[in-house]
Formats: sequence, C-alpha cells, structure tokens
Amino acid sequence: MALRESIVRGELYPGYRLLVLEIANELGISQAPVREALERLKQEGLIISRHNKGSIVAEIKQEEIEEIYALRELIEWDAVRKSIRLLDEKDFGHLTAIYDGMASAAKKDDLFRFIDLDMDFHGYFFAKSGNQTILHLWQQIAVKLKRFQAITNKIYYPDLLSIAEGHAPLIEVLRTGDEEKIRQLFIQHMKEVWWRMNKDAEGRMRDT
Amino acid sequence: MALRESIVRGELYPGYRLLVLEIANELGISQAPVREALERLKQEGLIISRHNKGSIVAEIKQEEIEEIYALRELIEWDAVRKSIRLLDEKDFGHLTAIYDGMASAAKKDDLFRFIDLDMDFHGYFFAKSGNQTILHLWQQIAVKLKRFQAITNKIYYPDLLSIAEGHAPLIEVLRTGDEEKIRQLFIQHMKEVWWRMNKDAEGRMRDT
DNA sequence: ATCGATAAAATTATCGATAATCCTATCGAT
DNA sequence: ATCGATAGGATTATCGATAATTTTATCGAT
Repeated sequence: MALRESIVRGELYPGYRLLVLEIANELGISQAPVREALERLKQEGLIISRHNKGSIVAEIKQEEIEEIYALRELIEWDAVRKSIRLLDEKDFGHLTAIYDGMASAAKKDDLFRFIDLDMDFHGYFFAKSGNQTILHLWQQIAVKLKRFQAITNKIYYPDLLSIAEGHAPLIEVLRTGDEEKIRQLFIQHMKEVWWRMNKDAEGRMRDT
Repeated sequence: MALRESIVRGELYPGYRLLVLEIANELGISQAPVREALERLKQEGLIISRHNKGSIVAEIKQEEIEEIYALRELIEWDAVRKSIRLLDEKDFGHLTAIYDGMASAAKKDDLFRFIDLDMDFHGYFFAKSGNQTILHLWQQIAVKLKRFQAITNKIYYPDLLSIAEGHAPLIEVLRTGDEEKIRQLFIQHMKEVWWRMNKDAEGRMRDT
C-alpha cells in the first residue's frame, strides 16, 4: 500500500488529515478498501483515528522511540544469542550482502534503501532464531524505527557510511562465535546508533 | 465487541467460518462494520483471513504459546524490576484486591473472571513501569494467553485456588524489596504456571 | 466588537446492492 | 469408475448512495 510508504518516508507529516473520499478519488477506488487500509494503519500505530473525527497521521515522539529502544534491547540480544550457533556460510553470505548494499546505498545517499537494509540486517537474527511471535514484533517495531529515522534524517544527512561500516565488525565477531564479545559489540552498536539518532533528533523534530 | 469475547472464551472453535453476511444479519447491522471488526480481530491474530476466502477463527497452537512465553520471560521481569521502587501502599492495596478477587473467583469456579484477574495482576507491573509500548505489547499477549487458558481449562478445571494463592507470596516479597528474591519468585511463578498449563494442555487440545 | 446560537457545508459511518471470486455438485468423456 | 469440465450457488470484495455527525460560516443579540 502506497499510503504506508508515504507515512513511513515522512512525506505525510504528523497531524495530516486523511480524508477517506479524497484518498478514494485519488486512487480511483471506492471508500470501502480505503477504510480497510486505514484500519490496518491504525493498528500499526501509524495513524490515529477518533470516532466520527476521521484519521490523522500519528505523531512520532522521541519518547515513544525511547520506549521502543528499551524493548529492543530486551529482545534483540536474545535473538542474536539464539542465532549464533545456527549461522552457516550461507547466512554470513546474506549478512555480508546486506552490508554491501548498505555501503552502496550510503555512497548514493539513498536514505530509504539504507534504512531498509539496516532493518533487514537486524531482522535477520529475529528470523533465524525461529520465534515467529518475536519476529512479528520486530517487524512492527522496525516500521516505527524506519519512520523515525526517515523523518529525523530527512533534512540533514548524517554520516551514513560510517553507520554502514559499523556492521562489518558485527559480522566478523559472529564468525568467531565468542558469545561475550558478540554481546558487547551488539549492545554497543545499538547504543551508538541510538545515541546518534538522539543527537540528530534534537531540535529537528519541530520542523516536521 | 461480542465476537472477540466469544473467540477468547473458546465458544467459537478454531477453524469456524466467520461469514460476514451471517454475522451482519445476526447483529442486525450492515456488512461494513462487521468487516471492520474482522479486520481488527485479524490484526490481533484471533482470526485468519485469506484473500477472497473469508475469515476463520485462528488456531492456537501449543507452539505459539511457547513462543509467547519466551517473549514474556524477556519482558515481564524487566517490568517488575522497574516497578519495585515505585510501589506504594495504594499499589499493594490494588494488588491485594486483585488477589482476593482471584481467590473468590476460584472458589466459585468462575474461570473467565479468574483469568481476567490473573492477567490484571501481571499487567499491573507493566502499567506501573511506565513503558506504554511494552504495556501495549503485554495487552496483546494477554489476549492470547487468556484464550489459551480458557480453551485448555474449559473441560477439566485444575486447581484454580492454588494458582490464586501462588500470588500471595509475590505480593509479600514485593514489600520486602529484595530484588534477587523477587526475581526468583516471579520467574518460578511463571515457570510453574507455564508447566501446569503445558500439562493440562496435553491431549486436550485435540477436543477443541 | 464579541459571544453564542443557528444554518450550511463537509466528512464520517453505515447501508443495501452489484460485480468478482470461489466452492460444490452435476454431467459427460475416457 | 475416475477424472476433468461446466454450471449453479454461495461468499467475498467493491461500489455508490444515504444517514448521522462534526466542522465551519453566518447571523443576531448583548
């Protein structure tokens, strides 16, 4: 659905009113499917709708991202830990391919592709560790993180390449299999990105 | 919505076909609101719908509950830990009231009320610890746990009272504030309930 | 001029109906 | 008898329109 893309990419600013009939006409379809789509977006937390008052694009507050990161810390290390023993050469190949893609996207300043790949990288461990419920949770989280990153990085691009390169040591240490070292690096990686995001976000959320 | 209740209580068995027109006529309303409701239930994982093939009540597999418990372990202790310092006498009053309610429901064999209160008890810490995102996650989880318990305990009632009484020491130890003891007791409590549920579930999932 | 009440416009939620799709039973060919 | 094709029925997805509600604009009273 194209609506979601627009919201996640930050093209539709928070508070924007989503008029059912307008969207329907725009897409050349009827109201029913539009309402369905809005219902889904509402469940995902991308829009907010109050009875008889229609839907608006949800805000995305710093506060909420902090909460999400608290949750992420709880579940991501667990997923990585459970993956370690399961990773074979094929997996390392995939991870490396994602890393290469990130580096390439960074060089082209293709922010959206970069973010998608970043999420794919981390999502890989959730998929590998085999807990469908937690994987699904991660996918929900990832949408919001994507959106936040897209919005905060939209005006001023930070050094994407250095973020991309931060993933190389992760792959490297995963090969060695030393659990404690892996843990340290992943936690550090998460905190680093979080810190950078925080910094970038300051004073920039207002303009969105 | 009454549909959700019926599913969670296990009155609508897995695989049951939800016909839009039938439900609409039954409730004396049109298709549109029914479809909306189904969309919500789909997002919650209570029903499954495939394109052009309508909706059926979702199965609830042992496997999925195991996944949920793995997730629960990751987040619940964290919530409790963060709550400890925040609990005052009013909170202990609430928790004790919930406990009393559970004991009373157990004596009356009111399974549904019992389950609701059990979830309220554990949800209390998620609410108290202040992370809205994780609280929301817990609420989603709680719905599925309720449903599983309702279905597995429907035919043969285990000893509800002893489960209720398992909560008293939890309140007790929370008052002392010894983090390590609290942790041990909560983890133990969770594993105990999980084990009991597992046992009860055996051979009984087939009849649903 | 400001405020509240009222009317007009806009928008949502709901409705009943149509078109598209899927399922089932019947029939005919091998 | 078995299999595939086909027609009929059932059900979903979509549609355009109506009813209910909210928002905006207008007007008159203070």
